[in-house]
Amino acid sequence: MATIDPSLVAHLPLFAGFGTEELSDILREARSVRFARNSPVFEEGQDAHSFFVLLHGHVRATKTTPGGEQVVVRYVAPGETFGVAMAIGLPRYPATATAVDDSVVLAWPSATWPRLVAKFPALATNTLQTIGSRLQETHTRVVEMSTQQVERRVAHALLRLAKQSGRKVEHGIEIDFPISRQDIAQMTGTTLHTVSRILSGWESRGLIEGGRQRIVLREPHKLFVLAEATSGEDGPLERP
Amino acid sequence: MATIDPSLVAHLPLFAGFGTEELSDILREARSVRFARNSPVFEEGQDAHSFFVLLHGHVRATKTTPGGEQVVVRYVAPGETFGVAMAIGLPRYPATATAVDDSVVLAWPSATWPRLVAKFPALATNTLQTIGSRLQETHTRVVEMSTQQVERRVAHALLRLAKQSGRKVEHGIEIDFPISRQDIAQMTGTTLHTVSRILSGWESRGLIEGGRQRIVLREPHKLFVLAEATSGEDGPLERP
DNA sequence: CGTCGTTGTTGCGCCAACGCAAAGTTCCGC
DNA sequence: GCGGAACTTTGCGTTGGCGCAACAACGACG
Repeated sequence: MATIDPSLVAHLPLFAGFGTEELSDILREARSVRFARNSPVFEEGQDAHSFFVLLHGHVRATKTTPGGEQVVVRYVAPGETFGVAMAIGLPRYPATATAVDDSVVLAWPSATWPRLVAKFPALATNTLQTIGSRLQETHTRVVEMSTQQVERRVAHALLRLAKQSGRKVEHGIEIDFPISRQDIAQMTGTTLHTVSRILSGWESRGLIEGGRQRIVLREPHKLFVLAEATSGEDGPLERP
Repeated sequence: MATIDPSLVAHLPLFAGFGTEELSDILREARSVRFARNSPVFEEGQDAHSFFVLLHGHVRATKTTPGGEQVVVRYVAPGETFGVAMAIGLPRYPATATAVDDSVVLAWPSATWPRLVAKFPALATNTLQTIGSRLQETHTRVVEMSTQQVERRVAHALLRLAKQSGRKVEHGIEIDFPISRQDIAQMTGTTLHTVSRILSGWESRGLIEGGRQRIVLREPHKLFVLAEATSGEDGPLERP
């Protein structure tokens, strides 16, 4: 088991304020593991054996309802932590994590967490900040789902994905991992049919460019306007 | 300014694992403040001068959209912390907190947080657990809003309120603070009209008993069945 | 290079829930 | 105890988006 180079992770929020010495200490407990595209990292309900930092690739977290419907909780980008159930006192993972692309993660056995926190209290405060911002984001999502209609929610979702995991390409910004209409539906609380209709509409207006599991934002600014449009206001343009 | 008796708060999750000695130390920094019904404790966007523990009463946290619509983020019950923006690294309150009933809170200046955490690291881990469960609850809410229709969401909301803040009365369980149809609409992402229709229906079926800002659950079990009912019995969409 | 599974598109009918409107009820201050 | 404000109920017309269904396009794999 090769030791991980501290410089790889020194800049991550989780390790803010740590020196190389301490980092090595922490990294000594971790293993790096590779997951192939579409393979599960862990499953909802499993006991939370490890917690993770994503080094490379992308991971999707989903929850499944008793009825079997899936909802995408979030997409994990490189540098982010996930699977921290143990840290927040859950014995089991509350969601399923799947690599949506070939991915590399650092994994710590959950059992090491208490010891690490005892030795490095900053880990707790750093994690607190991370979980805190996730709570904010989730609240924002609740507010959106409560007050906005589907088209605006989808616009927001795309813009967020682009911001988090966008890659500049010739004609705009491409979301740099495979993502289906179904995925977007599960992020925004709608159906793949409705998403497909909306994206088709945007494509014909030149706002985006689609493809199989692929989306390029050609006019992010126009999308943004669409996302922020206050419906109560009298808009200068009516839909043709 | 009277000192607060440690025994009042020793059992709270925030102070789990603390001794009387340490508690006194922490409580020395707090003031207790009373808020009259319908008065604001703090407003969204204000800077986060304090963090709070609710001792008595009930507090509602809401977010307001640019368009002016309000969404209820949560109801705070006695013993819970709120306004912990500072702890999660936010300079400003992300939501408005309003006393929905005459309430008494303990308030610590936010500036004391870093010092308290440095001295008592358990505060950070306790808060991490609290914020973690709130994140879980919010995710559950997202899943519900994504997959269930309004009636079931309202049923879930009432059951949750009853569990958190229900008071046993002669004919069932009464939600023990004033709550309007509008509030419930803002919790479930619907309109007060729809909530009113649903509650009227339930009332005529004997499931609940309503009144101005007042709800009694007469048949919690039937409500529960309603909330959990799997309507679309067939195989849902699965990811292969 | 043909076949098959997966993903995306689109037309159509329908209904849950919204929005508006108006009236009824309860509470509070003066 | 009168008047008005806040809350609730209910009817009615409209509609956004769902569900079904059929098809088309793409990619993988033998």
